[in-house]
Amino acid sequence: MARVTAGVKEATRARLLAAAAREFAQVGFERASVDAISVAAGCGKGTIYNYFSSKEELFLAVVEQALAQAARTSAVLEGATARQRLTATLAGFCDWAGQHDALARVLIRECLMGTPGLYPAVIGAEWPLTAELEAAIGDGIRDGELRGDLPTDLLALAMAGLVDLALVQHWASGGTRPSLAEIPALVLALLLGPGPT
Amino acid sequence: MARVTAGVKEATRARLLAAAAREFAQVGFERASVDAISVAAGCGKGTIYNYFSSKEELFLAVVEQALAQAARTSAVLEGATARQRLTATLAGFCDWAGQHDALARVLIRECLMGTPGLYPAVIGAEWPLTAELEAAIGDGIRDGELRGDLPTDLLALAMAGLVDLALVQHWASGGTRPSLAEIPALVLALLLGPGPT
Amino acid sequence: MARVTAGVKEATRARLLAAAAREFAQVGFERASVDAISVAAGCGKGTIYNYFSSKEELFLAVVEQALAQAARTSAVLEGATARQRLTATLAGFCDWAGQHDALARVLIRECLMGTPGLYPAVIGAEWPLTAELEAAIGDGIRDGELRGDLPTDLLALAMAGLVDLALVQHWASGGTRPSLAEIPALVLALLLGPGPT
Amino acid sequence: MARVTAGVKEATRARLLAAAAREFAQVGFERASVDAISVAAGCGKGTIYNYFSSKEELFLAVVEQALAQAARTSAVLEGATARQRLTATLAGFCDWAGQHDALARVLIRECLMGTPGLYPAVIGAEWPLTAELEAAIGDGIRDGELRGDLPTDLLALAMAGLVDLALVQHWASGGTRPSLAEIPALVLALLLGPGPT
DNA sequence: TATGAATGAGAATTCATTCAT
DNA sequence: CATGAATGAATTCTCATTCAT
Repeated sequence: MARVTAGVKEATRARLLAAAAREFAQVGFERASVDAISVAAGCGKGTIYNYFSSKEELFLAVVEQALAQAARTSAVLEGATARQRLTATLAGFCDWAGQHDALARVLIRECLMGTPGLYPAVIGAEWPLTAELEAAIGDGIRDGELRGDLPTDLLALAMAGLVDLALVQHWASGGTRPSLAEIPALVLALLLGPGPT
Repeated sequence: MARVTAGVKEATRARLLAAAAREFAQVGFERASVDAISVAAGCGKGTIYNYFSSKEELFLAVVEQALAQAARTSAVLEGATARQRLTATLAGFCDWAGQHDALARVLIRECLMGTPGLYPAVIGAEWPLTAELEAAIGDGIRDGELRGDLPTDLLALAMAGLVDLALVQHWASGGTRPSLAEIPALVLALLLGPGPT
Repeated sequence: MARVTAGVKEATRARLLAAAAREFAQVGFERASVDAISVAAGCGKGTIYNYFSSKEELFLAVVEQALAQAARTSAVLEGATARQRLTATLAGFCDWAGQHDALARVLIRECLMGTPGLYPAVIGAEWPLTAELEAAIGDGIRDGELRGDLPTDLLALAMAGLVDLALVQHWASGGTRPSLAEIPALVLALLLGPGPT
Repeated sequence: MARVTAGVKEATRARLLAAAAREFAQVGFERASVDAISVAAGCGKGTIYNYFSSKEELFLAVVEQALAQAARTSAVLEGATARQRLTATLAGFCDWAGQHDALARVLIRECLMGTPGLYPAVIGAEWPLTAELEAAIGDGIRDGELRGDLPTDLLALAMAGLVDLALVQHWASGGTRPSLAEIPALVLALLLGPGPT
């Protein structure tokens, strides 16, 4: 067993994170069972504790990975309007949420909404989505394209929050109301008024 | 202790609901201990089961009471603009949230955000805030006072959702950013544009 | 409430015994609920403790009553053969068992078979059936009608025991195999050989 | 304590079964405490649930083991009369009952007599004693050695039942009336008439 | 390093009994 | 006398964590 190839360890860690994300997403942090995660990951229960010192730390690692993944999704659009860039950013996030259903649910349900004990430990992590939105909004305001009556960060926060709420609705409705594709336009319409047809 | 003088049972029930609201608010539904609630309510563990047949039913009763309380706070304004009525409704809700911190947190954290197992049972309960908002918005749109580019129910939902998010921020920031008093104007500015000064 | 007519108390006691017999018979002593018995008897839970100092004493009272009832059923047959008298006695007992299903089950399942804690307290009570059987058997042996190779009391005990086993089978089979009416002949055939056709 | 050396698990299981048999025998299924069993077995409470998924399943396992043990005790007699074979079978069972007092009591008290909830689950298990008796009786009838006026299975059932009743008497009388050694002859005399001297 | 059996604190819930009214 | 709300010990079962192998 000893001298495990570095890659093997990384693979095991990845399997554990994926299995944990699924479990946490499905039943929440409290109800998630370490045992079930180890089975889903195809390893022994004790192995988990070779990689993560507790269930909570495992959860935090899942969150961290999710945040990193989510941040990597946005494409940069040169020469686009601020609204187009916002649409793209939100669409990217929604896409990611659709493709990584489990991770996204974990993120939104347990972190943003705040499991009491976990909230402080998690909220400190930067929320990359917000930063990106803020940048685009700032540009849009400077160019006079977007409403300038509100602080940039506030608008960005509201935008991110509404996307999260829309995703919760999306999941709660079984994926239909609203659909993932509708969300960006919906949120922007709410906060920035009817967009250019 | 039979043949209890009418109101004694009601008082015990109230003590239980209050203690349960505190406990649920502090640690969430899952982590809340029936035992701790009974201690906080100053009664035996079994007494809880004379009033509620399970932990879940106790939680649902807390939610129901909270919803009823929250709905009772709004004042009716005759001859006011839709925006004024919305402001009053949101302010009433924020007031209530401020005065019943614990209950409000329970409501928002566990219901809106959705503890997986509880969500379906809870979301069915009418959310009186939304209904009230919807009425005012409908009137405002009909009168041409408010933007008519979005469905009434969607706007109401977004409004309620943003208030909840703002409250989460309020609590997370220790009560300062934003303050309770700022929330109604903030939310309305976000969704309806800058208000009349 | 005070100065309750003697008859009323007796009626309450009877209702309690009947309800208790049903409950004990259906679910056994351990699983029987004092609460359910009081409901079935149409009185408050506390009332039971005005009549019986504990669940166990209530059970013992049920048993005592059952024994008394069972003993009262036999008809005396003058000028009959021993076998006819035995048949009549067993049939009387089976009849009683059929008519007082609940009591009979309690008696046989919990007493004869012996709930450990209760057995000693109960077995002391005379089992009237055995005495009656013994008398008839004694006469039959003396007259040379019945087999004389075994002690009277042993034969009586075996007879009573086989009836009990047959009743257990009867109940376990849903009342069909064997039917109540078949039991006396069955038991006598087993112990005394084929009877006169 | 992973990767336990083969037999260690079996040993633990055996200790649990033995402790459970003792506890069940002493106080019956209902009153038996899982906690007490774990203490008696010298292991933690949770360990039981690594081996048996519930108290009921543990009980069923005890019963199964007891049945297996009881069945293993009979010696096969070549060239013996049916009555000799029956005597041997019954003696073997009584021997086993004497040597495994606790198990035997459990079996007879809780299974044959029927704890309401458990009866259906248990009675389905084959009762090896009956099968063996039936075979010997069938041979005896065919050879004209035994009475042919009754169905084989009925006779076997009565035989097993009388042995059980005799054992109950044996235990209730403190082991003296009847003694274990007397039981086989007693039961056979009752059902088959006086044996060959 | 991987394992999974062992652990035991802690969970929700039940229920016979008491006693103030 | 009758009542039924209150009680809290006891129950079965769960599960994150440990550690011998």
